[in-house]
Amino acid sequence: MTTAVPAEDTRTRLLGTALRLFAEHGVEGTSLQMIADALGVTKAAVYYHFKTKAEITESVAEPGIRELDLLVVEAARHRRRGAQVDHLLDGFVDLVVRHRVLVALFSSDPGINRAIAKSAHGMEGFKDALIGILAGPEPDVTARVTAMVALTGVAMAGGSPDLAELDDETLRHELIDVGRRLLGRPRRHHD
Amino acid sequence: MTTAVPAEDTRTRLLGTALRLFAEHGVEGTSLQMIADALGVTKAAVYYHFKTKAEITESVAEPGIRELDLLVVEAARHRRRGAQVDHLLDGFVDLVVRHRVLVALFSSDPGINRAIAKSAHGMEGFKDALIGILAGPEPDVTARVTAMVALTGVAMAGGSPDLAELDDETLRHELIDVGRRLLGRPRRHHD
DNA sequence: GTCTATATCGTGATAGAC
DNA sequence: GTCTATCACGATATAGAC
Repeated sequence: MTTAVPAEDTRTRLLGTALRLFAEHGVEGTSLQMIADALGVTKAAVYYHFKTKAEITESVAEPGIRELDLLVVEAARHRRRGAQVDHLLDGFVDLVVRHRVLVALFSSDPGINRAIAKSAHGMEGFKDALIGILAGPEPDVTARVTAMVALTGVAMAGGSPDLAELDDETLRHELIDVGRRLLGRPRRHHD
Repeated sequence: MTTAVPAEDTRTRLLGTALRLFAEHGVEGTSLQMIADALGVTKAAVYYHFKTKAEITESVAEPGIRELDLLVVEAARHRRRGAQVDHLLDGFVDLVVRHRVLVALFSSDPGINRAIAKSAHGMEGFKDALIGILAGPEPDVTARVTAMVALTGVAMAGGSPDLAELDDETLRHELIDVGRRLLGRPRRHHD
């Protein structure tokens, strides 16, 4: 019953090379032809696995989206709001740092923003949920603006080539620090 | 000597309609054909005024880039660093708020980022100059990260549709406020 | 100096053979 | 699953009318 290598093998390879090419030439700078060539197949073969190019970019980004999704759920489970914010910020920064390349890539891709807006699975905007946790219930304008600045700032700075030289630990530490300052969370003593 | 209507008239009209269409369908969602049709001319006519589509998007964004450029120069003229930061932050927020639509549009356009990176006229990256002023001379990592988060956060939040409901004055006030908090500038008393 | 007509070529996408 | 057409459309280019 060794049903052999899963049929998804090609699909997975495809996503791998796609990511590599995206990182190298940008999303819009990567054609289906390039992906096909890199895989040694034809464009049409690529189309067998993905109906559209957007579907490829979304699939490449999906692991990150999933993590983010899960993070929001987890964070929301805390009873105290402070713990919610802490959990969310820590997790978000960690996610951004680990997926730096992805973040940089897709922050400048029109398609991905659409995907994030409508969220991964179909449930409406978990981006609102993110902001909701950071800004608190019934937030005033200041809280909302602060939450947005914190979230977008951390993401953009984390993905920026200007900070690419920093190792993960340093970047993570700095981003959490600036995030906590912004959101009014107490300073942490770091070793 | 009424040398008549400048030849740039069409060029200007073109940039106007281009901006309108960009705002409506996004940059990549707007073809040269659409622009040509909206103007009542042919694609080739458009191509006469601009050698490439990228040139159009850059020209549309240029006024903003110029302002930003000027702002950096002005800010750098202050002797005290505090005054430099204040000037830059005020000006930057004002610019973002006034050009909200542009900011939203081009923050997700790969082409514009390239344009900003290499700067308008040819002098290399004034983005570095921006960060340089905010982070100060010989900045440590924390200062650099903070400056980046502040700059990108303000820009993204300012251009975000999520805050589009806010009127200019409110948004400006809130962004300056959060910016000052981040950059460690003293609170201002607002009326 | 401003535009039209027209052609080229790459790209995303589809239909159908193997 | 993969390939061979084949499509429409986009950006880009050139030749030439006015």
